[in-house]
Formats: sequence, C-alpha cells, structure tokens
Amino acid sequence: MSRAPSFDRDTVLDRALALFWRHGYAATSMRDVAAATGLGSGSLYAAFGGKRRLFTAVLARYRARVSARTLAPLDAEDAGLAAIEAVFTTLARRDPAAPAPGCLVTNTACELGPHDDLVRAGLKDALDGLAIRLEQVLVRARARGEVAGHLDPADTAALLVGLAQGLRVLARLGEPAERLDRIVRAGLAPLRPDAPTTDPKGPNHGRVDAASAGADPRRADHRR
Amino acid sequence: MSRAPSFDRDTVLDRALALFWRHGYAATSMRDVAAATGLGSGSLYAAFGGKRRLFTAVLARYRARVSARTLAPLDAEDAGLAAIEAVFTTLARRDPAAPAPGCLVTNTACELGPHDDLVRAGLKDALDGLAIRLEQVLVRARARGEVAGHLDPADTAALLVGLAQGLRVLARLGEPAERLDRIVRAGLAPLRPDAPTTDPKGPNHGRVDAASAGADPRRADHRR
DNA sequence: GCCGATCTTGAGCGGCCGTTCCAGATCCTT
DNA sequence: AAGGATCTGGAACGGCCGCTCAAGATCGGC
Repeated sequence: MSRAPSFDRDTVLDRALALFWRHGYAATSMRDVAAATGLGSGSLYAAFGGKRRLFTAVLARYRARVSARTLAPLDAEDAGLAAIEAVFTTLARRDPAAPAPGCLVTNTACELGPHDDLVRAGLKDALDGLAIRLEQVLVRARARGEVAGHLDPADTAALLVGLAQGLRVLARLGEPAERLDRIVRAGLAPLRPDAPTTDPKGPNHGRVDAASAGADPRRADHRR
Repeated sequence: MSRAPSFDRDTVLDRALALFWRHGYAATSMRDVAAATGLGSGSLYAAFGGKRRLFTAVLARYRARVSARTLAPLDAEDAGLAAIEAVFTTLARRDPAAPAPGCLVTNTACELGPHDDLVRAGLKDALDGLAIRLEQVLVRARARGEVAGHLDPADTAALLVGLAQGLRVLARLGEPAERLDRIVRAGLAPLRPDAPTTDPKGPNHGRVDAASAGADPRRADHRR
C-alpha cells in the first residue's frame, strides 16, 4: 500500500552531516538542510522528526562512518604501536574529502556538552570506545615490546584520547599539518621502549648515554 | 559636556562572557546579553558596535583575565616543571567560579575556527602565546635538570598546548576531575628526567638502568 | 536656568527560525 | 479503474534574531 519515499536516507544524513560539521548545530538551519538535500520541510520532519532528532541521527552516522574509518587500524587483529601511529597521523593530516577541518564529535562536545544530556552521553560513549580500543592495542603492543613496559595502558589510552581531542581543536583552527605532525611525534615518542635516547636515529634498544641524558642543556635556541 | 555612561564596561563584558562561555556564540542572543546586563539594546550597540564586535571584546577580556590567571604560574621568574604541573592541574580541575565547564578559547575554536578570520587569528595568538611561555619554562626547567634533556622544548610545548586543548574538550563534556588528573599525570610523566624507570620511586638524576629500560615486558595486567 | 551633547529606553524593522499543515502527486492493493 | 495510504512541496504560523531609531532622561558648561 501507499507511496514509497523518493530519497535515500543515508544520502540525506550525509548532506546534513556536511552542514553540521562545517557550521555547528546552532548555525545550521533546517532550511539549509532542506536546500542541501532537495527535500521539502514536510518530508524532512516526517523522516527525522525535527532538528535535534536529525542531529542525533547525523552524529550516529558520523561515528559509524567517519570515525570508524579513521580508527579502523586499531581494529586489526595484530594492531600495535604502528596502528596507533597511523591513526594519529590521520588525525593530524586534514582529510581533503571532509567537508570541514576538525571533528564533529569534538565540535559538538564544545557546543552542546553542558546542555544536552543525550548528545553528551553519545559523545562520551564515542570517547570511551576509543579509549578501550586504544587500551587493548596498548596492552598487546606492550606485550610485544613495542611499547615501554612501565606505562599503564589505561592511563596512556586516556592520555591519547585527550591528545586526539586537542589535535582536532588545533585542526579546526587550521593549524598546518606539519605542526600537528610534530605534536603527534612528540606525543607518541614516550610510548616507545627506547624513548629517552638523545638522538632519535636508530631504534637501538633502550641503551642510553648516561652523560648526555642527564645534563648539557645550555642551548636556549629559539628555532623556527 | 554631556551625560556619562551609567554602566561599567568591564562588568558588562563579564556578564556577556558568562553567556558566551556557557552557550557559545550562535546560541547567545543580544537580547540575552541585554537582559543579563540590564542594558537597553541601544546602549549595547552604541558601546560595543554589534554582536561580533562585542564577542571579540569578550574574547579579549577572557584572555586577559581568565586565561591569564590560569597560566600565571608560568610567568614566575623561576617557573619550572612545578609551574607546568600547577597549570595543568588547574586545567584538569573545574573552577567552581567559572560560569561553565571548558574554555571559551577552545569552544570558539571549534565553533568559529573555519569561519571567522579575525577571531581565528586571536585564538591562534592565544595558543602561540601559551606555547612560547611553555617553551621558555621548559628550557629553564631542562637547564635545571627538572626536565629530561632529550626533549625538544618547542616540540614539547606544542604537545602540551594540544594536550591542554584536549583537556578542555573533556572538561566541557563533564568528565570527572580524577580522570583528567590521570591524563595530566600520564602526559607530564615523560617530561621528568627519570621518566622511563620501571618504578618511579626516587628522582635519581637521569641515570637509566639500561637492562630494565629496554625490555622485560610481559605483564599485560588489566588493572582498574 | 538654560542649552546642547550624550546616554537610555523600548518600540519596531525586515528577516530567518523551527515547525505545522494541507492540497496535490504517487504508488500498492483490489 | 478506483480507493486509500503515504509522500511531496511549499505556504504559513508564531516567535526570536540582529539591529536601528526616535523620544525622553541626564549631564557639563555657560
């Protein structure tokens, strides 16, 4: 019986996602969404039930598609430190296919975090999920000797989640990729078991030149 | 000649700051500001020239007051690692006097970063200023042996700026202070010159036990 | 005590907001 | 072919938006 909808639901969500990603929740109007999707407002409201409901659907799609792809390396069966490095390198480089720099989860956390309990729960869930996946990878990587044994995987995972959010904020500001890359390198360096070498050239297992490690710092060079 | 304004400009800015901090730029209306300050819209526009101009003034005041107070420990003449720890501990604890969790700079970066060149320049300036101050403190702390000598101060400062932004995002989500404290501890631990010891007991100047630094990782304990 | 400059108040402008509603189009069932 | 359920497009609703403006209030200078 009756008429079938003429639009593809996921396509509509993707178009709406691009708008919310670019402009945020408050600055995106339902008219903008209607114009971008070609839908009349009647269809839009019938299908998604209003702006807030539409936004939660968009957020879920973002997590299921965009975030999932970025974080995919963590799900490989043998994922280790290299997977973490891959994820953070992706976080640092701007995706030219993305409709805007930054991350919808991060943006939404800042815009709606204190105001929308349901949305906040979804965001926390996303972050907790990332933390758990990172922790699992860290446990495995540590067992393999890729990651320093003195690090607590849960604490380190929490730290990396925080760093990821920070990178997204800086990306949103348009910071150049090289700067973000430097941050990623500096942030991941302490994970390596041979971390405190004075010269990061060869991965020569953890042996440290005690003389150069302790002191000799007099250069206050202000490079760049 | 003529009548003097009957309101205190900084008081108005503080009231407006509370609103923008809580709700963001787009979700705060000039009527909200007028109601919160008791000013008529005419006075508001005469004094500040419109919503965007008011917001830039609010942002400047935030930097001059709120940020400045938080980051004050970095400006002490002998500021070292302890100052950095103090700042990040403040960043992790929610200020009960603040009108909302999180940070106006971070929120604004996410909301307006890609859309407002002038605002973005101010935000970048704030972040660059923080990076420079951190770098100076790191140089000094490293010279004193408080900070590991193998760390590049500029890279480490950039990392800490990123971490600070991440902490602000998580704070905006209402993450409990203990969780943020854990992140701060995990993030600052690698700065210490005796960082990669397997047992962080005594601060014994940078000398590293080469045997325990390299390997021995087999525990995959899953505490917490 | 009056003038003129500035400030204050609040009504009002055009416009966009989220949302609703309904007449017409479309499709399945019989 | 007819009926009925659903979808579609867009007009329309009440309300809030940023902002302006005119009329009255308040001041210093004379």
